[in-house]
Amino acid sequence: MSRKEAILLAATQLFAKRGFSATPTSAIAKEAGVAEGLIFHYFRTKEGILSNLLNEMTESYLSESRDRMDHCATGLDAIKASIRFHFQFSRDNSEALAVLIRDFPFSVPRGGETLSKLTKDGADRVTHLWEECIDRGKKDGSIRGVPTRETALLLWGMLTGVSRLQILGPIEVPDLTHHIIDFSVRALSGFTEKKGGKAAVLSFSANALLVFS
Amino acid sequence: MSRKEAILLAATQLFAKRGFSATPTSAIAKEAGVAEGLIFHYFRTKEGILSNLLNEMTESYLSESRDRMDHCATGLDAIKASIRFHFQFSRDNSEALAVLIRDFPFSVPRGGETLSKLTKDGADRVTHLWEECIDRGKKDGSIRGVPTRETALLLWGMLTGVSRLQILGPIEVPDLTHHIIDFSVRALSGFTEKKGGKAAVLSFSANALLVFS
Amino acid sequence: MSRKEAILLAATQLFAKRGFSATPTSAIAKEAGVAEGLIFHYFRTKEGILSNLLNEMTESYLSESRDRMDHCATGLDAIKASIRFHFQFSRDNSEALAVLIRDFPFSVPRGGETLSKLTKDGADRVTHLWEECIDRGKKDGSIRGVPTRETALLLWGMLTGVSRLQILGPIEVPDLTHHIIDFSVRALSGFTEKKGGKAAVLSFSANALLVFS
Amino acid sequence: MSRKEAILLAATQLFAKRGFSATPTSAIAKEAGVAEGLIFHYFRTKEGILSNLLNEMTESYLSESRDRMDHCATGLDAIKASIRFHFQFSRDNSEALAVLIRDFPFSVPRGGETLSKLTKDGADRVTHLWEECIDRGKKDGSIRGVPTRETALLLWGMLTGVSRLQILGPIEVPDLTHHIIDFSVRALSGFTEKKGGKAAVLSFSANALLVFS
DNA sequence: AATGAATGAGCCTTCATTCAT
DNA sequence: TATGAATGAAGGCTCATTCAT
Repeated sequence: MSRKEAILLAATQLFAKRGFSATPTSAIAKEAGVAEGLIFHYFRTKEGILSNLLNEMTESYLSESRDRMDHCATGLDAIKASIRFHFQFSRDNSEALAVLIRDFPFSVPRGGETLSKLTKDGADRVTHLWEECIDRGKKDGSIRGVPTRETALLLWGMLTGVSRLQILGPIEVPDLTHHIIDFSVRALSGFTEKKGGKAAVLSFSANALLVFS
Repeated sequence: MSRKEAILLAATQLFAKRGFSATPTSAIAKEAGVAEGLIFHYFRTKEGILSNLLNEMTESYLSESRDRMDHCATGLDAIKASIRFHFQFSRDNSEALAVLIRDFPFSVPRGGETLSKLTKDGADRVTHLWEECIDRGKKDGSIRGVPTRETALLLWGMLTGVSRLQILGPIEVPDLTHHIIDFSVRALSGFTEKKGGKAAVLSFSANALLVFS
Repeated sequence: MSRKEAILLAATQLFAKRGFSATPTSAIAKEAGVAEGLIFHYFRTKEGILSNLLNEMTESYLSESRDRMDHCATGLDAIKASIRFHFQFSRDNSEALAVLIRDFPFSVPRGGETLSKLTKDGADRVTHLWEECIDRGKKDGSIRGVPTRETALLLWGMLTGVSRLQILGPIEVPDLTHHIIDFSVRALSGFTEKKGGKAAVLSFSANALLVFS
Repeated sequence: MSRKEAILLAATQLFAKRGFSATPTSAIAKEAGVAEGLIFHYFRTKEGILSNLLNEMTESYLSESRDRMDHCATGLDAIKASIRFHFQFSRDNSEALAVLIRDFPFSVPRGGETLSKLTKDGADRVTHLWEECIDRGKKDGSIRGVPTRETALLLWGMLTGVSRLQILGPIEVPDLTHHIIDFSVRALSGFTEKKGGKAAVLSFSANALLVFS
């Protein structure tokens, strides 16, 4: 592992545990086993480390996420796969995601130009991904006629909100992957959904009752 | 307005704008028009201000929220009212909520005993509120058989996640109140739902179609 | 007990325990059960409390000390009585003396005019007292021909040094009263000492020999 | 002179003149001609400087003192040498000793663990040294049958008390070295002392008489 | 590439003292 | 006499960043 990588690794762990602004560069240097000056040789500022981390994470999150979506038959399936992936990523890279969720969008003081642009770009690309899924689902009939952008924002907010609870919150939060999938599928699934699943059946019978009452 | 209130007000605005740790007490004093020392006369530490703010907000959020819930006929209605209230509160007190969302649970370095207890208590009470609604809805038939705690956490995560996006996020987020209500109602509503409402009607027709197709 | 006395009492205890400069006036006020402002009503400054305390203590120490000395038959007896009194005073008023020893002569930052004059006067009067004893002893033959001022300073240094060790030092120091008396008597006693005691006998015979040699 | 040494030197001078707690780190930095931050780079706290100073002084005092003692023929000579050394050290390092005497054992607020351990250790080692001399003198007959520990404490108290008077006191105190040596020798010397000196002669003859009486 | 000494601005907090009531 | 809100200067310490080696 190169010294640069050692620094990034140490920074990830410490940012995740204490947060960006509560982590001194001296702590990063010590944890990485390098001199403090080297940090500023590789990354120009402390924010530079964060930029670098966020960049990597965003790329990896987005590309993997897109990968899963591309292998799905319908838009709704893509949504389901994305949710599943999100929480798997959250488990596999919980430290990295903690950084993302803790300090990604906002907590940076005087958000340097670079960093806030990075933030905005990341947000745009993620919501874009969800919008694609939804539009695709609406076309292929797997998703009902929900407003695209609003729903995308809702989903993204839900996932980050729940992950934030899990990773940083003060209470015990179990794995909610399946519940969130069920919840979302019930909320989104369109008319031609053929997959069945308990949810669809239940809805059906519910309304049948209404008809006859 | 007493000087103490002036300090709290100034702190709210500045914490909301810059975040807790990026706001020097000197800035609070200047904004409030008092000597810096007075801050420590009233609140013993900088964290003391935050504790005080969070306490007030949590109490007001919880009591008002419970108030709305108590005037609802069914559990599902209570959920809807709570969601509606959440976003109204978010609009009315956007600065206060920004503090809550930005720094409430987490970003405080070495969260003093008081503060982390406060955080945990707040979290417990909020989730409890949601659990009550859900259980009530399951009893009165307005909510389907979802797991109580998991769903409560999901809802709370969703609301805070979306609010965080709106208040602190780098992208424009419109008012999602109605979409989130629709979304949640579709995901939660039980069989005997009589209230109608657009969502219910839509569901109805959807299934009617299935029957005849 | 008047409020003024309550303040003095509280100050004595706290100064003794923590030292003058480490004791905030707020602590004194709280301990005394009065408002902080009252301290400055009675004594003009924090140093004023100390002045007052030191004044009282010095007066009481000096007048009592002189009292004992006046009832002694010889100068050496007066020395012995003074030493005995010093350690009795030290036991009876250990807190007061702790203040005296800790902060009396020196530790006052920017020693206000009043305070340093007080200090100097106290020192002059104490050494004067010892000098009187010694001169008296030299006249009545109970004390050998030691240099007056030097011996007075030596004795005073010894007493304060040992008390300092006892009261403030990090190690256990037993009561040294009798050892110090013995030590000093051996060092000081003159030829005509009649009181007996091993030391006196030895000295006496010593001179007999001299006469014959 | 390295910057670290410059800091220590400046601190010694200022602590000696004004005392530890009345000396701001900013003053030390200015006096040493370095940035204030550098102080905390080398010593972690302000107390760290003091620890460092006290450590050095204690070591040098103890080792030199022991050195002198080891070259003495008798226990009493060792005592005399130690006293002589104490006041020579006091003259040569009057500033350093001022720090030691002013703030060594006590005046440090909330004496950090390190510091109070240092204090206790120093005290233990010094008294030990004196005890050794006395025991040695009692064995070789140069010191009479005085209680070891009590006498050691007495001597130590006397030396520090007198030095304190000289260095910090409000009155002029001449060099008392020889008087203290005389004083102590008279108080301590044993019967078989052959070295001559007035005191020794007197004691000697004293015993001769006793034999015959 | 790598080190770590050195900087200096800024922060939270303490505290003696004043003053209106 | 008595209160305690209010002040503001000062202090110890942190930390991102620079720079000579």
